[in-house]
Amino acid sequence: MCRDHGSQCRLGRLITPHGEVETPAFMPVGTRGVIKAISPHEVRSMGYGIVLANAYHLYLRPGHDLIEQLGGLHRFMGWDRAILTDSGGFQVFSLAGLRKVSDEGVLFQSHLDGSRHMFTPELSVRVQEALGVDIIMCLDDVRGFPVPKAEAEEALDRTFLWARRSRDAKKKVDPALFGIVQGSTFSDLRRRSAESLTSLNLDGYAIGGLSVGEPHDIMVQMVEATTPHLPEHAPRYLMGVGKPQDILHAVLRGIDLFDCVLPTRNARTGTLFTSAGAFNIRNARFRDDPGPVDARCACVLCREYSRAYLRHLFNEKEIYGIRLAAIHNLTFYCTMMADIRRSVEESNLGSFVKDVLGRMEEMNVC
RNA sequence: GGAGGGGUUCCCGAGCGGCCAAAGGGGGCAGACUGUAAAUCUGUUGGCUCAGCCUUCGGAGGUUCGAAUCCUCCCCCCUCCA
Repeated sequence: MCRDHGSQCRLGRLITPHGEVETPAFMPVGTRGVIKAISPHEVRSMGYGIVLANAYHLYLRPGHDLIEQLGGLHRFMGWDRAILTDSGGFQVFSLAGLRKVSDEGVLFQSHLDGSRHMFTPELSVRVQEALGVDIIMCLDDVRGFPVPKAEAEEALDRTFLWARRSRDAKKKVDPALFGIVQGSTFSDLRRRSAESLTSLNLDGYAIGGLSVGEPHDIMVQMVEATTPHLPEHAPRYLMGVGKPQDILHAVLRGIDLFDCVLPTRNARTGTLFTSAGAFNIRNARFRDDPGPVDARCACVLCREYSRAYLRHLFNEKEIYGIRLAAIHNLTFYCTMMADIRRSVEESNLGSFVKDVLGRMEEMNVC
């Protein structure tokens, strides 16, 4: 554990059956067993040691039994490093129109064919064990923003009960099991959730139910309200976060793990993350720009192609543009995490963050 | 040479006397995206001193209170016949 003065940031090492991961770390999102448009080899080359996949989506298609039969998710998707799967809890939020939540579990109506599926904490654990992943997430009850306190409380209590059931349902020894703190935007609920969850003595703790529409400052406040109540020696994972700025602020407050669709999804819609802030490569001002997307970046896009060329690929809807943008954004995130770790080690994360945020705002392209 | 059909805002294409600065696509321009129902979605797209005015539906005239829409002549394009 390495602490920087004036912050709670820390360094760590996540040890999994499929390798070790230095933290703070970012996990690319591969919901359906693929980081969209990118090969596992490319993801590995960038420096990533862990990715995220989704239990609910893989359960629906192609089915966890099939994947198990074919040797597990690692072999199936050709990725030999660590995998963390989300439980399906996020789909309680993202597919809110297609589910009913009860204490028993979540009754989903499939967005693919309309069929009904009762997703219980036990089923979610079973699916994730069948997939053979390294880190299993407990099923949780995720609400949007804003939400009445009573509803937030109900979701929190249910999430706790589900975490206990998940722990009891877990059969395999190897994979780690992470619980999820809920409580929406209420500090007292966050604390209560963290304290009760901790009593279950799980392998790691996640903060969920954030970045669902609340203001950035509130998200940061909720992280602050939670981390002091989590055990020092267990990994802390801020789910679904976030923008580079969000991650920097969260690291300062003691978060070890992140995942987010932004680098890959925004790559597909033309937004590039750079050391000078984010911008959309489709903008006309890049029409004749001969420079690299980010002069500080060492990825193939920044080494070999101009902004004008990438813009051309996007305008023509050429698939290679999406691939290059995704490779770049993921490289940017991975590099940023490595820079963060080095700064913590050198005990100057505070000034590093200030520096990075200043550079991004100064260029005024965020 | 004869008979038909057609020329609409950047492009294609609806409109066929007032509710038309003109549907719908495309393209352009911009925005959103946070544990992925997303290579998606949204807005905007003649000008201005912008609740109003000006210019615009091949060109020039005309009819009408009023024309992209009706009439006359001209120019251009397409199909068929010779």
